[in-house]
Amino acid sequence: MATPRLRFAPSPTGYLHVGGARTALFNWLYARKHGGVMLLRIEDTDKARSTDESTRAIFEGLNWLGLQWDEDVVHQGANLDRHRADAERMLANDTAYRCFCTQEELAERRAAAEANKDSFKYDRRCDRLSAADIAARLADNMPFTVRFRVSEGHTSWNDLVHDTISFPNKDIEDFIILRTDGTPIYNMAVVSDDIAMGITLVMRGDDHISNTPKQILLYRALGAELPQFAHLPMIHGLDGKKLSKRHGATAVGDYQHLGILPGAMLNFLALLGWAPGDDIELMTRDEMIALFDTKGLQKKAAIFDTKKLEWMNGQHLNLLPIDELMSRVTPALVASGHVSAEWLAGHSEWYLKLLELLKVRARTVDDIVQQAGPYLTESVVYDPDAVARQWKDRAFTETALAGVHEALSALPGWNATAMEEALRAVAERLGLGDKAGKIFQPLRVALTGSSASPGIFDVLELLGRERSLARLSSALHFIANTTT
RNA sequence: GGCGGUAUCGUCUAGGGGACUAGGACACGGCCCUCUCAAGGCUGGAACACGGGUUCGAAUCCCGUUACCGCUACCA
Repeated sequence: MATPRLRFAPSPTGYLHVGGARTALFNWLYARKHGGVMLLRIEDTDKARSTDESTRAIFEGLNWLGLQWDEDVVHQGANLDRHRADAERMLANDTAYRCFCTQEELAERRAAAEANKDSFKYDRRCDRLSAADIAARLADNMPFTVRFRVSEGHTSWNDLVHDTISFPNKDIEDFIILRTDGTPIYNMAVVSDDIAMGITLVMRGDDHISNTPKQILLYRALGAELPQFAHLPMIHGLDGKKLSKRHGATAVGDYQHLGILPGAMLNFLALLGWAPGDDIELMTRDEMIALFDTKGLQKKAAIFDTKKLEWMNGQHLNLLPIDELMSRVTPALVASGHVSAEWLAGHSEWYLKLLELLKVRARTVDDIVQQAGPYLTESVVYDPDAVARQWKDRAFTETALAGVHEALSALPGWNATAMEEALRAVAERLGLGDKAGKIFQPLRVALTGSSASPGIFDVLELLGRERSLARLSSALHFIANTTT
């Protein structure tokens, strides 16, 4: 079998959408799995809506996801001459004809048909024009479009996800392939490009199912070999409608900025419309390639539920090799303004420990950044809820924290075992028995400002002797000077 | 309206005639672990759209109905 050639062909009219990203992913997985190539084609023939900014966003999104395309990017707009030449070849081999009907006439007839509750279909009147008539109109410089002449019969293909799909040709009108200005219509441009690029498998959203019979007809008229087709289901929002802006974050860039890992995004997207079987859910990129099979492709549209994405991101956060995680977290940490990359590099052992402790209770990179705050700043900000709950009994809190301060200052070293022994002794002394948690919680607030954190001794170690004791003093001071 | 596509827990899905008392995951509830929060383990509730066939036997095959989605442009 020849090398499979696939393409991802977005139009640059917005950001890279999660649906587009998933289409790109499946194309990429198939290509990587079967030793093929995935090309990128920017469909920028709609000048009014296409922007360079969108093109850049598509590149960025794909790069972030690690979906590298092969060969040079194809810009559809650069191939206009070939599109036109292909259409003219069809005119020459009599599979297409000139249509002199104006847009206004067409609109009128369409409106009339609709008023009669009839479905409108071009009546082929220009296909019945005599040669002399055509010559005369051409001599008059009358503008014309080029229409494809749809033959009798039916058009069907064996779709990789839907099996056989068939359309009666009588339901397909003689569609326009070239506008009055000589530019190609979508289906014309796509087929011309797919042939030129040697595409062997067209894998795209199932909103293109109805375009497929038209495209197949064009391949035949051009004498080209048909590619295989695979139509992927759509992605919908929670309300079951096609995913769009009003559903919230739909651009892959949005998720990047929310602290989602590209590996998690890919994994989540892959599971929307594909299942490897055996109840496998968590996969790395390489595992997805190894497991990918069009047999597992789903026919049904999937609903984009970010809850599972977040869970999955938490899983990937823990699966990711720590140095890779570090390279994702460091820029975010620096952006938070609490530290410099240099400082972190100079304290790599400490930084590593911090990450190990935080990653297990974070779901996103942003969670890590937020939780890292207390360890990177000089002073701590008390969470009002935590203060209200954990420092409720002020007298007790004061004696407890003072006792902790005393016990910890007396310690010769600063290690977890010794500290735990000392603090449990304090609890014992205060008559708390084995309920040392009663002093750990107030202590946690004093050290981190929050009632949730890694294990208290890990926090103490991370903060170090000096900062820990200073925070205890500050807490004592805060309590003494606050009236409730 | 016409044409096409789709239909399993709230969501993502396994399932391709008997292994189904329909499995897993997210979310939700409970329990365990525990200094908090997570993570983890155990556990509970929760689905074959409906109606006809075919068959000894149907979530699985066929037909119809319904619902949803897409296309129906000199947009892509």
